[in-house]
Amino acid sequence: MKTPFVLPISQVAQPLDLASTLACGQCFRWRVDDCGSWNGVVGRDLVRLSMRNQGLIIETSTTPAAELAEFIVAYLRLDDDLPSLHARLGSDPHLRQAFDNYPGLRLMRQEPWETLAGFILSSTSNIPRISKTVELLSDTFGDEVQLDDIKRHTFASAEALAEAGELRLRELGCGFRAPYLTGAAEAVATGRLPLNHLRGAPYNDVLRQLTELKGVGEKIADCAMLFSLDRLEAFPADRWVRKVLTDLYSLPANISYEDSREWAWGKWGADAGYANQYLFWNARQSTRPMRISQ
DNA sequence: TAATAACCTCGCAA
DNA sequence: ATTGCGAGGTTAT
Repeated sequence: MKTPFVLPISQVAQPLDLASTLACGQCFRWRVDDCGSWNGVVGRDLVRLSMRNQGLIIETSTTPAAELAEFIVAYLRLDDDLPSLHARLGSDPHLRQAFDNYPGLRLMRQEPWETLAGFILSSTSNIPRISKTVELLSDTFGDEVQLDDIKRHTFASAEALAEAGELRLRELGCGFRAPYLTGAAEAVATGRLPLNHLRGAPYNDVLRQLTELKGVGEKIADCAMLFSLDRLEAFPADRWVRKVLTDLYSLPANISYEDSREWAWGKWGADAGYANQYLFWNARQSTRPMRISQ
């Protein structure tokens, strides 16, 4: 018998909007059901999250929920002081609007390998397709986990993807990203890229190590750093963010990636990553309303 | 150093 | 239904 764990939000932190947080493009494996509960795979656990009566309900497949709660707090970055952040950056009218639209949107602290792999697959793609491929890789190479009537799979390990090889990953729809993914998998599996030891390392060191991988440029490296490696100053400037920079902040359209990063650091410093995600999601949503995936 | 084409497929719109 | 376009980038030229 699985026992849910209730985490009182008032004791942890501030606003939490699961829908904004889990569907704002920083992760690819969370799904919502008819009741507004979200299920995803975290490590070896199938986890279901829902908000009830000012508390976060945590249900798990394997680890007792009460034991996993501390990890979930870290995973959702509930230790980040969102009201302070909103106060620090809220004088900017564009960020103010994004804060008003998505007050409980939080950056996450995801698993580094899954995050890197997911964003390698994001190159010239779109969120529905990335999600589909990530799920297919998990179903193919991961282990089944079950919570009530929900069955999902753990994410494909670096070892499994390295062994699968480029051809197999092409068969599974990875396209030209297949060799990039196997290359990264091999680097992680052999320990040449010590992904799990990069949290807290200096930005430039991590950037250099990640971009040594084929298929990982500055943007993908920034995503991995921001969403999984605790580098909250990372500023992944994709086409949407760059459009925001030119349309709303009057930066030149042909500004270099490095210059946009320097500009963001000058304006927002260590908060650049949060500013990035709010601007990204606000811009993307205003163009195309959110479709909630099954 | 800066611009341009090529890369695999799939999702989505017409 | 079928077709055609473009997608959260990176690399090679």
